[in-house]
Amino acid sequence: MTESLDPITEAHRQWTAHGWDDAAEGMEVVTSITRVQQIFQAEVDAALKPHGLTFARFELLRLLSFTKTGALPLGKVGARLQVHAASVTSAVDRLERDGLVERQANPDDGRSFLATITTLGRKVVEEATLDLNSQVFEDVGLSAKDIADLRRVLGKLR
Amino acid sequence: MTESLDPITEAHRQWTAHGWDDAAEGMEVVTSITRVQQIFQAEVDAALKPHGLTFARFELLRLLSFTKTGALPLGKVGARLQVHAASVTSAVDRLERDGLVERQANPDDGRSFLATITTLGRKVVEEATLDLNSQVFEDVGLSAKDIADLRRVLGKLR
DNA sequence: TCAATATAGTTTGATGTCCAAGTAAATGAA
DNA sequence: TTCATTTACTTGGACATCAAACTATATTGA
Repeated sequence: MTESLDPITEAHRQWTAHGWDDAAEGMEVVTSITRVQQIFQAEVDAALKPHGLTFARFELLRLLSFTKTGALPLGKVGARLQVHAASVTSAVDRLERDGLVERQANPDDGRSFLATITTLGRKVVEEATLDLNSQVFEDVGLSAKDIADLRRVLGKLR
Repeated sequence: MTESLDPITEAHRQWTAHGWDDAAEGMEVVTSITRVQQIFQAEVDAALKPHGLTFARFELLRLLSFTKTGALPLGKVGARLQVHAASVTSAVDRLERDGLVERQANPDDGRSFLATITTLGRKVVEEATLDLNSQVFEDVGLSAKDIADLRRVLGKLR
């Protein structure tokens, strides 16, 4: 018995047992968030898979679909989604391959490209959003108070 | 002016504007956790980089160093760290290449290998832990109450 | 005992992330 | 105007994750 009930509780115990008391709570915070993120990631990916999307590509499509013209310079996309330019290049490559997005020259800047969502892209992202909402977002298993607390605390971290 | 103050707040606004009210909070929870995880991941990676480790490899070494014998079957490692067998294979390959871990036949099961931490591996993980503690874990920027709330809420999610 | 099934790891392929280096175009100072 | 610098994006390399197929070894049931 007592065989590591919960890996994270166990890690906390180890940290204090080694005298790293000042870091034990921070370690637990970081590890817990990492685990929860992994769980959500898996759920989200499962909901998006039938639509041929990953969360990275979904976020990009979702972002474009919310803009007035359905287009944004790749640099803006990276800034909004907080990912590196190389990741945007990669995501747009695949979305373009699947016909969900097109690259267009940016009339305002010769170095830049606009990622433009296609009609098919709009259709796919709408359908994917419905599934994502019903399968993941509509019930994350938290009370209103939990969500309020989480919003407050996570807000301090970003 | 009104130009997306915070991407997550903005996303929440978009969700309700599209009538997905029931999913807006869940979406915000998932997105917030993803962002915070990205931030921590970057800090953790930065602290570990001078030691030639990634978080995945650090966790594996840390796990082995906490065991009695410094060894665990690869399958156990995957179960503890909640990662796929292929990820364990990959991590152990690199750790072995760097001399931090060794694969040994499992005397109890001919199909299995034990990952055993080396003397160098122990040295590296101890040093890395000190840096990780001082640079990331010792100050995550949350009050005791914040941490308590976070622990409570995240506990419900995993 | 033997065939069917399950388990432990590895391999391969697709995706994604970051970093560093490279290319092309825009900007800015002299 | 001109040349150095900055910016926007792409490329290639290293790493990590998941899924599916494959090998070898255990286990089980008839």
